[in-house]
Amino acid sequence: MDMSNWEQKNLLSELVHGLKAAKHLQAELGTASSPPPPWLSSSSLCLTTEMRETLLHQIVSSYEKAILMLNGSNVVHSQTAEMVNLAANPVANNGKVPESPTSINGSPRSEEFIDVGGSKDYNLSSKKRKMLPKWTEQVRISPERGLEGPHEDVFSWRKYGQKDILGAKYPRSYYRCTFRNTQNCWATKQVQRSDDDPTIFDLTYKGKHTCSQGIPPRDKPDTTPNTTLINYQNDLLANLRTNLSVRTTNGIESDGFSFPVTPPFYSYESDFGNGGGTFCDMGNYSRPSDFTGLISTNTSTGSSPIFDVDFQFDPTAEINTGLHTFLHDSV
DNA sequence: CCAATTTGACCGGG
DNA sequence: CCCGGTCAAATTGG
Repeated sequence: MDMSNWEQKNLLSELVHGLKAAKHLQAELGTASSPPPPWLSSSSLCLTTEMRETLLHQIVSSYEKAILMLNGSNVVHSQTAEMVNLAANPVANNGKVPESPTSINGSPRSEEFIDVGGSKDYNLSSKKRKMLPKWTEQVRISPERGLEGPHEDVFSWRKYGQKDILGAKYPRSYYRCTFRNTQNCWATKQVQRSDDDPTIFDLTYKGKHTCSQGIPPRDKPDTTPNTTLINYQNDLLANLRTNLSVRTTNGIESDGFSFPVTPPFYSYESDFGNGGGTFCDMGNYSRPSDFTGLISTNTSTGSSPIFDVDFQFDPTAEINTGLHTFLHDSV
């Protein structure tokens, strides 16, 4: 059977979807004060910040799904049906969940609870909770992996409830971010096994993670440098310098890029580079990788161009472990 | 001992 | 009052 081929197709389309959204956003960011590229209809310019956030979410979600697929689960269907903050934005939406994933809707602002360092702001009122962004995915579990649940997830969740739902065969379970108390992170997730196809699970996410998900809190204004971390970074840098080559098919248009976008760590000030290429750091998906590369020298010899890349860690970045795969889309 | 899960109670919206 | 969502005490498990 051609199951793997089918999975690959899904994976590819997911990545393409994410890339398209990324490029859309890239174009938008790049054309803030310059003429629009010809391949963009003028109607898609001048996005609102909500639209940008939606695009960002699509990007992140696509990569998450793609990685889920690589982990053995099958994402059957998903849509970013963002519920909108109706109270604060009553005109933007007539109160219905958009049925088409292509329709872009505003997304709520939920910035006020990201206060990590200081006061513990518990008690998010139920009204405010309702205004958190919400989206769903459907995931099919693969038989050989853990037979219960698609609970392969980037984040760590803590189950806090389970309920029998009215017309449903299977109970619904409720999860919240493990770091709700410690880091004031209000992301939640519901898991509902499908009635008709027990291998399909409906996942409903509510709220974005504001936690650093397992990353030890950054050393405060501590003057003693974290030598372990620095050594590790140097090792990784050396490793990258010796082992990484960037190949392009049509020559490189940009002379620099950065790829701090390792889902689910949103980096709103990320810069996708200015050329035709987009570099995506897949990382090992457990730590944010926040470093940039500068193409300095072209040591290419003929058919397969190879560029020297100088990497530099963002000093505010966390360490990253594992291997990296860099995809270059050169269209 | 500590942290995660279980499970009935509780609560608020419709 | 019903239903879905959350809380929290008890239990489990490492």
